[in-house]
Amino acid sequence: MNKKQLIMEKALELFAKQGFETTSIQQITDYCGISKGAFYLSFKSKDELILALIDHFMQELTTDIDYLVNGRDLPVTLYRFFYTTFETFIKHADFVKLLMKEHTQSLDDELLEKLRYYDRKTDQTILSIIEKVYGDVITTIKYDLVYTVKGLINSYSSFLFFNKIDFDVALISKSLEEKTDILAKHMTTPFITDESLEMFQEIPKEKMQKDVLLQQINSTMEKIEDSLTKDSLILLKEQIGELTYNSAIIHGLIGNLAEQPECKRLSYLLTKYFDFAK
Amino acid sequence: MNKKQLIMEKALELFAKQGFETTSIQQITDYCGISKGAFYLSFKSKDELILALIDHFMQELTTDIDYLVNGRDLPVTLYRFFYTTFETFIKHADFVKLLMKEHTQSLDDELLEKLRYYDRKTDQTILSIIEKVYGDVITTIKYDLVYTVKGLINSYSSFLFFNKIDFDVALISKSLEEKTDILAKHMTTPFITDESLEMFQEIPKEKMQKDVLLQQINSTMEKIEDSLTKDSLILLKEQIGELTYNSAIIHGLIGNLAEQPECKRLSYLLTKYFDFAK
DNA sequence: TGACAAAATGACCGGTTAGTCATTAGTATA
DNA sequence: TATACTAATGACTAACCGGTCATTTTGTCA
Repeated sequence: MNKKQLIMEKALELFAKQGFETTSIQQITDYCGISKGAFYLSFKSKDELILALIDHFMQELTTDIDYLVNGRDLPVTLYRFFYTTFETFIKHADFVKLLMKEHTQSLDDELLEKLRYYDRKTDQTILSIIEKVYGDVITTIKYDLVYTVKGLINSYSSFLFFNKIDFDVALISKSLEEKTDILAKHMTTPFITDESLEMFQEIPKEKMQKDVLLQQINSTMEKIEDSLTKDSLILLKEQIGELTYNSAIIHGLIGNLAEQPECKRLSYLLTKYFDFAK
Repeated sequence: MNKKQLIMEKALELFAKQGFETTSIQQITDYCGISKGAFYLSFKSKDELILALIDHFMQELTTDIDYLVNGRDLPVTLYRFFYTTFETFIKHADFVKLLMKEHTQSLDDELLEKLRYYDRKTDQTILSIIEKVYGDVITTIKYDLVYTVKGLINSYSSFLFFNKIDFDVALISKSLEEKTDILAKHMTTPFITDESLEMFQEIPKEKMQKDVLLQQINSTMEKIEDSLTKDSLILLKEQIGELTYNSAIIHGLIGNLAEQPECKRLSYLLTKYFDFAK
């Protein structure tokens, strides 16, 4: 396994248990079975590891939701939003634990900035879903709905994680969808009005991290039989490493994928990725 | 000013900014303008300071709400609950910031235990309010209401604190009351069922801290004109230091207070305090 | 004023940390 | 096998941590 990946995975485990501050580099390297020096061949500092962890897993966390909202696949529903959210929470339980624990800013301003960035990105995603689901009818209460949804996710997540309950994702999604729906239909007294709008301004998009994308490709590749699709994937994978083809070819290759239902999501991600590259 | 209080106040400021781990004793003592040695005359260790801070401010935070629920003064409403909550949040802004930041974690199990204890206490308080407001009609959905209320408070608090907004406590209370009310009336698909009930079991009551009580007495004393009430207060204050009268006298003195509307809350607290003492 | 005690100080200690770097082990090539 | 190069090591450093305690400052009496 890639050493950088090994360190990130093992470090995340320890961080989730003990937090950033109380976990030493020595502990991490011992846990990885490597030397202290080897750590510094992969990361310039402890801070860089933490930043990398947050970026990597935040992308993992938002990738599915992002596709749900922006990929023109199925109609967006709150149920699907909650379902996907809790599903990815389970998949990346350690990271979610760490986030719930270290709501912090202790280390430095850069980390704080990063967390704020992703927080605002989440706000926007939820807002976008609510607008798509309810249309213009709820303009006066939409910001309140955003913060209610955030509150529900937060509260129920910590409930579930603290009590280590094996839970039914479908049930909780249905339950939270109902709550949001009821509020959307009956709320008349919002608290957050338009003057708070600045918080929901567009924020600069970040480039998708290569490693996240490559991982997505690899996992999709396993499910694929069709040789044309497979070849397209292999070629695209090479192009991620070094872009040599012109964008028409790339576009065509991505088009090949779109024919396979299993690859719809991936074709969306690839389009997004190569849009930045050119 | 009392040195212990000075340290607690200044340390809280630093903790709110930087978190527990990253704030050193040296920093605290520098900020207080005292020597490192002087710190250890007031506290046995850094851990003891943190524990003391949490106990002190958690009592400050829960005192008003506790009176609202258990003192038979006015009927309990969700509006009053939210109002009191946000009011005390403003009053102890630094501590709330610290709590939002240092959600759990690290130092030792004792601290974790303490935070869990207060969290469960909060659960119970909210549950109790919801039961009083809605009666038996909402038995199947009451736990979901508790976690929704917690989620709302959490989400809106961090919204307000992060954006440093000067906000209208009455408006946010009205808004959140409406949300809770709507959900109580329409929710049909709860997620948290009776099997989670163990979490809401009775937890042992803790003794009210003397310093919190004394502070309450002092602040009330300033508002009082009536000499009989004032004398009763002074005598009761002495008795908090050292209990020499028998409980009949104490009971009588507290009775004197109950006649003054400004002292109703205090008489409740004193009753609670001396009930433990005997 | 002087004698005594209480309060306050900060140099110091043992321990741990993030980060460095001279040295060694491993591997590919010829 | 000899050479050249990279990957990996762990002893080491400088800084900082919580906590101690011999010493000094301050306050309070007769």
